[in-house]
Amino acid sequence: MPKKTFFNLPEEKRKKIMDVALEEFSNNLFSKVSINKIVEKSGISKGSFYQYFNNKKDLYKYILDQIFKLKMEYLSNAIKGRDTNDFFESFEAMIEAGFKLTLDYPLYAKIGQNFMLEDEKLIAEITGEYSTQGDDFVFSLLKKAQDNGEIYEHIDLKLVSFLISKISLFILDYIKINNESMDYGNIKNILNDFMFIIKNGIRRGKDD
Amino acid sequence: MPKKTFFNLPEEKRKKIMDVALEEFSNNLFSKVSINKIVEKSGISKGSFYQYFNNKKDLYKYILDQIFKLKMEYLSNAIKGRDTNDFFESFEAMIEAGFKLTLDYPLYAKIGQNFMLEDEKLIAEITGEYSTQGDDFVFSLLKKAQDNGEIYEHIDLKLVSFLISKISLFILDYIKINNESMDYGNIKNILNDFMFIIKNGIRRGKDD
Amino acid sequence: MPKKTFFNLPEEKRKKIMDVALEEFSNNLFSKVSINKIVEKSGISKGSFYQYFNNKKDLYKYILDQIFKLKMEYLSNAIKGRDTNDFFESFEAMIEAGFKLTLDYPLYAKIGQNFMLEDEKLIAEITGEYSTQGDDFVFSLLKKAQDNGEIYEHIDLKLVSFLISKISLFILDYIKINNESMDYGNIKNILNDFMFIIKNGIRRGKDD
Amino acid sequence: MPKKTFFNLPEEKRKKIMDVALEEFSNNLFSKVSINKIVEKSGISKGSFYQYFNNKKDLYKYILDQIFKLKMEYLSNAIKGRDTNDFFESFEAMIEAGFKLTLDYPLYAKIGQNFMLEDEKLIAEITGEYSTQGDDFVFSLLKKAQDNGEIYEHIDLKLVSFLISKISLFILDYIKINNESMDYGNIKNILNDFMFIIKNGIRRGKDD
DNA sequence: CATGAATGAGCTTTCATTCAT
DNA sequence: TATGAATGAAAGCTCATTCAT
Repeated sequence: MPKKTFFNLPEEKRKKIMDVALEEFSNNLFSKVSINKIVEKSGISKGSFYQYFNNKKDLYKYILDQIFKLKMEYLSNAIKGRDTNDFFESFEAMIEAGFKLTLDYPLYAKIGQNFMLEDEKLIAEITGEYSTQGDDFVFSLLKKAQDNGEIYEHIDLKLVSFLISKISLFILDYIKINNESMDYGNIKNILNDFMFIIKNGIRRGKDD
Repeated sequence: MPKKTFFNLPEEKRKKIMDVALEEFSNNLFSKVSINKIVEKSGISKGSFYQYFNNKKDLYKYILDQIFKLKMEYLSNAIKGRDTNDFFESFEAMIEAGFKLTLDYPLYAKIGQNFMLEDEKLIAEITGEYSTQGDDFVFSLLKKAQDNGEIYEHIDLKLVSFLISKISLFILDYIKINNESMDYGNIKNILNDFMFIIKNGIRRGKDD
Repeated sequence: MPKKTFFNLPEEKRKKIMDVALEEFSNNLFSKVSINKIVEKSGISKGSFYQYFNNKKDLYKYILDQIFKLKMEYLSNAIKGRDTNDFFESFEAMIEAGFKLTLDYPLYAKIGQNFMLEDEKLIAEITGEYSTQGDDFVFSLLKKAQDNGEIYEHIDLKLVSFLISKISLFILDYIKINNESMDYGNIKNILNDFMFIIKNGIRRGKDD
Repeated sequence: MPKKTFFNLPEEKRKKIMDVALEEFSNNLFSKVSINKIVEKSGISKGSFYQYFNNKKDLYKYILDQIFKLKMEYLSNAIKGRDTNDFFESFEAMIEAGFKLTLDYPLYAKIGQNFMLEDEKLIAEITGEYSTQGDDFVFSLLKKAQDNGEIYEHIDLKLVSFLISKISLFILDYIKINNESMDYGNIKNILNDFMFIIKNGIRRGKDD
């Protein structure tokens, strides 16, 4: 976490630093992000940087933390006040919330993606500090649906849970590979197609 | 390609160098692979390295080339003598072949994965030297199946094709996240589950 | 151009670095000048050097720029307040000014000479950044004199212009080869002899 | 000098090596000539090179020696059977001989030019091994002419001697700078213009 | 709290030369 | 005589981090 000097900074200066940092971390993997560039672009001195943050990793963790928190906020808003009787419905709401985050804060999404490409060691070190409560939640919803007979019994829910948790990344990847646009309508379409396959793939028909 | 001096080397020495290089390239992205470390670990002098290879990229390309050739070999063995009437069946055979390669040469798989995370420029430069016939092939098989009425008409085949092309990565990711074992049986099971969902998800039933 | 960190340095340190650099560049062609040696001799760290200059060429260009500016200063002082009616007279003044520079800053002269021996590419790159008004000026003066009938009509002014432009180098070379002294008086003598030959060689007598 | 192994080589192989070496030394200053390239281009092994020559300098000196000997041959042919009564006439013959050498062996000329651009130390070391009899010869001819009253008494003959000795280089430089052609006719013209200036410049008229 | 000069280990690459075979 | 693998010092350059002010 940043030192307290960082939080004592005037809002504007803090924002400037974070904006630059976000840009750098969204364009480069951790090892390629240059502190030199960050201090230069944000107009602070090298010394100052190290008075705000312990080191590069400190800054990185702080950014990821911010992203994580914002994501939780979006997700909880999406679920709030919604009955979870239909799993897929509420799940789509979550995915949509995720994409809303992506569209609202594109750099966050990029950084999140990049994070998955880091050194395993680095990933392990950082993820170790977060619980994966999100996945558990999805899994429990699926379990309930399976118990109700809505999902084939032989389906491995861990796998579905995994697929679903990766869905945002898949879609982003898909869009990139096919050079499609990132607008909300298109994403919604792809998401629908995606969910159809999964739903149809795991849903137990009336006569099975 | 390496210089001929490299191929003149005694098998053992050549193997030592390649083993070390494979290890380094499986643990680091290109820019982080250190020639210094490679020469140190393999007990050759820095000068020698540059008598064997033109530069770091030369070594990298050589490794990727080896991997590519071996993969082609595995794939062609998998398809050989099999009729492609059932798309999913022959596709599963290909995926299995890929995993056999992964199990036989785990470092190769890792390096192949890492390759996808490199700088776009580097990827473009290197992939430019290979054709990408693979993806088109999968798509054409799916198209035929859809024309035959085996797949829902509204299904976006590009999406299915994308999912399938990523399946190996998905499975590896899944195994890693859940700390499961990499043995052949387990992979086969996950693959089966995966394919069931996709098949079932896109397959048009008799009564639709 | 050097970075601003360089100009923030205490005068003494900056001078030390420049002195060492001048020595190195006066003793070696660009490709043979060693940054290692420069940092070692001037007692700074390698890292520091690259905080002052972008790279070796940056330092080189800076030095040449200093030389160029000083030369312009000397030349403009020589011409200032002089009527240019007699070409040779004002020309000699310029040459003398050049030699004054050489005597005042011998290393500069050496570096200037060395510059002409660099890779054509390097020369082109660097000279591209300066205008070459000097040569044209000499030629136009000669042309005027020829039109006035002071110079044989058949004399190739390009050749004379060339000879004159090289005169400083010739004299330096001559002094070196004959192990003569570089003092002002001697140079003046050689220059006079030189100019006599050229003047007499191209000058049209009253009766021609 | 090369080792005797070099002279034991079959003519053809020796020629191949020398041809390659001449090409390299005509295109690069000494420090930039690469033994690696020479052995590669001439198809011999590195070890062999060092069985023929002691080191790079050994080869360089040998080449310069060859050039020097050939030049002497051309010059003595030019002077042979010519009465030296008119200094300028015989001198022009020598210059022409020099250019004949240049046209017959362009690489030799290039290497000779490059030699003048080397490190002073290197030049000193190598020239130290040759006498400069050529210059003395020119000087003595001039002296005789001056004693006969054909040349102004106050003219510094050392300077004229110097100018004349540099004349080939001047002309080559002039041709290069003005992008003129290297054919014999053009060279002759420039040489004539040059000599006119010098002759006219130093020659004592009847009425002086 | 701010500064920015200083650091030095690290990087990839080149090269003339040696030496065992 | 011929070979070519081995060498290692040296090159230019980058970078996160420290520390005195």
